[in-house]
Amino acid sequence: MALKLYNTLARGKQEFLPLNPPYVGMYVCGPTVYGHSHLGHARSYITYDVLYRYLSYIGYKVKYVQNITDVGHLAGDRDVGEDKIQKQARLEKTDPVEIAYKYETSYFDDMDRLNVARPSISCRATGHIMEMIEHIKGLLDKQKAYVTKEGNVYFNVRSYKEYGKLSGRTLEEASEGERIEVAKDKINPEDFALWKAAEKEHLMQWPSPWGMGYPGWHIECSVMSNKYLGETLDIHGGGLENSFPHHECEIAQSEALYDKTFVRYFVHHNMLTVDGSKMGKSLGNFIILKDLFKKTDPMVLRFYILQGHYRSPLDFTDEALNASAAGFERLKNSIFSLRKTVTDDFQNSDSISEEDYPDIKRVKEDFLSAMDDDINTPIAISVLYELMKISNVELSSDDKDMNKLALINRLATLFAEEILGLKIGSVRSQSKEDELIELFIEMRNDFRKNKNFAMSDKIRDDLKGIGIILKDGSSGTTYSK
RNA sequence: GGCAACGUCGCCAAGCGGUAAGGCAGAGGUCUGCAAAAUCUCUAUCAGCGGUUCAAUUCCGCUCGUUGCCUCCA
Repeated sequence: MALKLYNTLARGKQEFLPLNPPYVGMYVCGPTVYGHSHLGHARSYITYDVLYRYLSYIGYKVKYVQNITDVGHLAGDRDVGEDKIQKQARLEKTDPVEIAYKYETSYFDDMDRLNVARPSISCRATGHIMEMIEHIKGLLDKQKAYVTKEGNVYFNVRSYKEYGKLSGRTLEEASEGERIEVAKDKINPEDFALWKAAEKEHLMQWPSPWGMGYPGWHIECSVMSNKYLGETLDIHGGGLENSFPHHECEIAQSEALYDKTFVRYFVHHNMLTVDGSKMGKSLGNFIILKDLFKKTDPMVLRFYILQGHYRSPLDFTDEALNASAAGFERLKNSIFSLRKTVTDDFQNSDSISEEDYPDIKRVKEDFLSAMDDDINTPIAISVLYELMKISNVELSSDDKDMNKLALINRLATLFAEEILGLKIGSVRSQSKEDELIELFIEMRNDFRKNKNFAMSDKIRDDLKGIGIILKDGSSGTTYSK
């Protein structure tokens, strides 16, 4: 059994073999920090978080690098539009650097709530201007780029014969789509900017051998991934919409300089739509995570996202989210009941083996082979439900096998929390409130024993009134808040 | 206009050559003082039309529909 990933470069699934096992270098396109994170960010970073967790689980030492784009880029190479960060700074009447820092903090705050592990290295574009300049100089030395009299530096796409190998586009196709006027100083329309000369009023600009300016919009990923992971990355992840031109240009400018394979496995996740159409500020269906979290548990969102495969388009609707919330609630309750029964004595008994329980063994194999198959989380989750079904049956048995339950508990924790990153919570962290509820349950059960159902129902109804649901099982009363 | 992807039960969503996982919702049974929970059982031939094949949801073609990329975007 081995992990297979869909490699965009190969247009198919391939067994994952890192260059220098057990080390894995993984680079994922990070956010441009000019606004609060939205649903699309959640899908993206949850996807790579699970990949990261799974790679770690199967024994790899993963160095996970993610950039923070804090240089506001123009709309492409074409001198139109405005620097996004600068624009936001103008709107908020503050400094671009302050904007970048504010939204970077906001981003990590949202990711923390989604239980997305921090990358090993988070690097900012503005901290690597020197390296970018060096990279560009290298490309100029190799005649892969040229400087124009306006002070712009462009990559000469025709000098790199493999351009298009990721997206499958030819140069002709790439330029046919041009709908916006091409910058006048390019030799060929498909050439892209490595360095742009800055107007005086442009707030973020740096000195360079070609005058004051700022980096082009692809260069940071090539430069920072090289700095922290070397010339060849095992995995590069990002959104499908970035495969062309962003990733295509990254490959070109990296391979042209180093003459080495830039990326072994290019992983792209699909887009998220809202109510059937692309999420966009102008479309009025733009969902900011901070707003969503006011009414939705971040773990429900995480669960919802993982119920779809990362390479399929995912449509976000309230109805579907609610269905996931109900399903996740049931899963959590099952795990709670399990944890309540499995005592501390059994918690850490590693001697119990799934070899003794064929049904559990099969579930474990199914879960791992789902993950091995291009991180198929929807199937992994369905296997988790199977595991909880086995657990529930065992829990309601008169003659519980505590070893089996402990084993199930261990696997449930491994699958749900460690690999899928779904925080379930602990029954052990009892608050005063929980102790009080337990007290009421004891009182009520005394009433029930004495057939005083008027009182026992009153307790149950009153607790329900404040949102606490009691459930009488064969092994005692449980509750959910 | 060019290039892709997708269309599977009421809803969400896997599978992608050998006659359809799972979740939500729904129906019925068991358990229970009742309720809830849990559990058991039940509910689809895969947009349409052709073709390839012993065999197609799974491959090919066409049609219809939806979405995305080609311009910053996760």
